[in-house]
Amino acid sequence: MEQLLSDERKLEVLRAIVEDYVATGEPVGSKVLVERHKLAVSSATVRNDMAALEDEGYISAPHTSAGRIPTDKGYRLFVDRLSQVKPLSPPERRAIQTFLDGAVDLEDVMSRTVRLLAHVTRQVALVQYPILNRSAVRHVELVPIGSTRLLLVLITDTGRVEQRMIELAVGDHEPILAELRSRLNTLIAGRRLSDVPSLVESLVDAFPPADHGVVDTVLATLLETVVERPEERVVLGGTANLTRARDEFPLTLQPVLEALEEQVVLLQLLGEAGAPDSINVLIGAENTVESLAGASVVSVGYGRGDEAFAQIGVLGPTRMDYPATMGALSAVARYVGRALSE
Amino acid sequence: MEQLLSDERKLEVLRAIVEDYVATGEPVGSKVLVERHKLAVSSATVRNDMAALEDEGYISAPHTSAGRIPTDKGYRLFVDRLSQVKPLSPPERRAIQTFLDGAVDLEDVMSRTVRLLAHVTRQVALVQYPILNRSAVRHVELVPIGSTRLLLVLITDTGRVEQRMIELAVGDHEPILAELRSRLNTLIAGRRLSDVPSLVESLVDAFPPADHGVVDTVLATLLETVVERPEERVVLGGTANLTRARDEFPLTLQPVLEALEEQVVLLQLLGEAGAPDSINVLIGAENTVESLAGASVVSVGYGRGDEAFAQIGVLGPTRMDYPATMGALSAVARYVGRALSE
DNA sequence: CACTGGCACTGAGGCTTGGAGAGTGCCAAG
DNA sequence: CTTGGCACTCTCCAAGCCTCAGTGCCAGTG
Repeated sequence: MEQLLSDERKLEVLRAIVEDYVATGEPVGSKVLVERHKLAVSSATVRNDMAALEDEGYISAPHTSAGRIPTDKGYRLFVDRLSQVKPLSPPERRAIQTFLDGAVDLEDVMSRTVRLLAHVTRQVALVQYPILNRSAVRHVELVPIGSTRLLLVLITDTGRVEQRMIELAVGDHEPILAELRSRLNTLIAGRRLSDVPSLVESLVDAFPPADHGVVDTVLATLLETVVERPEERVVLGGTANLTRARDEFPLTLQPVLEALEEQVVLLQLLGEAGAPDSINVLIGAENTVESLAGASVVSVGYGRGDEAFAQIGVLGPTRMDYPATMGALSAVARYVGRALSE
Repeated sequence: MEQLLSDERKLEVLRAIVEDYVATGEPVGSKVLVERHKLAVSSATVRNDMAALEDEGYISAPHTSAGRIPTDKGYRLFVDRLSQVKPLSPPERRAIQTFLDGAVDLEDVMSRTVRLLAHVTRQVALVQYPILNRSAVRHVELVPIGSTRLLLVLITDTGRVEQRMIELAVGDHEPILAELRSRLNTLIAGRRLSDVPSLVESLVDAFPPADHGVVDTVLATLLETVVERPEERVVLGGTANLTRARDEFPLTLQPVLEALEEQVVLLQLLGEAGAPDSINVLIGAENTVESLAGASVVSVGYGRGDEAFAQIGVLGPTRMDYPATMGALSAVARYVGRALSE
């Protein structure tokens, strides 16, 4: 296992290095460290500590005779043990609140959130739509389109509206549909989507055998495309913020932009939705996306009460103000959760 | 007015300069021009022509002893008079076709199109959802949510599904809703959204005065948020392609990325939807977005027959292969239009 | 009169060189 | 264990120099 740093002062030095480096972007040397953080020791002592920290892998020097910069491991220790989440100021909170209150529907909430996050964190923002499997059904609607087509519309309690086109083999099923619609709604309205499969299992038996074809097709579509393979969506914003920290991303932000265009990657970065308010931090190479090794992702769940709807997060250079980002993120998450619970 | 270039050869030189510069990215000099384009004259003669072209504003030299590069005006002349749209190869067409055929709904078509466009043009792709005002109503649905809320769902013939939440002052309106739904549908199904206002004008009179409140609210929402101020959407993709041509965008692509995050800007860039197949090119400063003065936008309408649903386009550096881009774009537009007409 | 070869001129970009400055590692002393 | 001191090592400019592509101009030619 990892040997813990025995010396209290060395931790203090590490914290100072991280804070200074995040603030200035310059490798930080022993001298300025002593001055800026009024450490009660001389620079030579700090140098010794720094040498030790380097041996243990928490910091590294870009080259001889430059200051030190934190390694991923150094940031990790900083985030885990040396920092406190920095809360937003009341005016900031109020701004968030009023901005989100203006939203008219889910899509609007999501797009406002992503702009908001990008703005307050000055980083790339990721916002995931409420996960279908965790939402409850509010209403199912079957809309006939032409004679052999049907639009299945599913509305969840989090405001998501999903639609699928269904092709039917036979036409003229108006009456069955009305019956199916009403039965389906009494059966699953208010229930979680993940419970739907077992709930509708025996529904087909309530219909005369002649109608089983239609009923089966509809149910199959419902289960397959909405419950089993639901399409989870992540919206992205603030990519312009990547350019601000160009030096961070080794020369090319092309791979970064490419990675961010893949929904799969975004979902992977946000991770499994955990409990609201439990903040998740992936530092540098800790995320599994190769081209994003120089980036960190901070994410947190949002939802109602203890129940997480999904995740929001931001992506930025490893050299990031973690305490501030974490504070902003969890504040936004709280308001989004509230906005969607109404 | 602009004096036309009298000399045929000068036009030939301009075309050669544009083609070479687009291909290599280097300012092109008189010598390589003669070699690569087997002009039947000497480099000195070409130099004279180039001097004339420079006087007339079609080309310019970055500095004294460099070759020439086309100006916006030069590109304009090239696009208008010196180039021919370069059609895609049959395999490419087939690839597009099969890729789009796999789409399951409108959203899928749009997102596939944007990826496709970004890929074949190797540029930033813009794809606009079918404009509501030009679409026809397929179905309107009113879904009660709780006792005083209502979800209005509108489905168009182009596959768009729009929803709005409606708050009602009073509860218990199930019967009115059924009546309203059915009347609304017989009235406007199959009609263009732009005709809806006049069609529903007197609908309220068909209801007893006691119900006017509810009916008015619903109709007002329908008109206001879907017909009068419809939310036009543009999806964006391939921003990673911006980095490939970093030198093109004067130092910072930050303002470019910022501009591209604004829906309003995107709509402005795509312009008014014209007839399908009439290609629109904005070169450099011709587009009205200041921070995109170094970029060109090529756009074209897609639709069914003569009727344009909306626009698709690409954005790239002014130094762009216009003939190829135009070819790819109009091919994609044709297939998208077809895919949505089914 | 349009074209051509020749030539002097110009500015960008690459290369080298030479400090200046920052920061370290190590050591001997407190 | 801490500290001041000092030699050492690198990076980062800035200046100077050279090369070279490409021009503009001019006088000559069919």
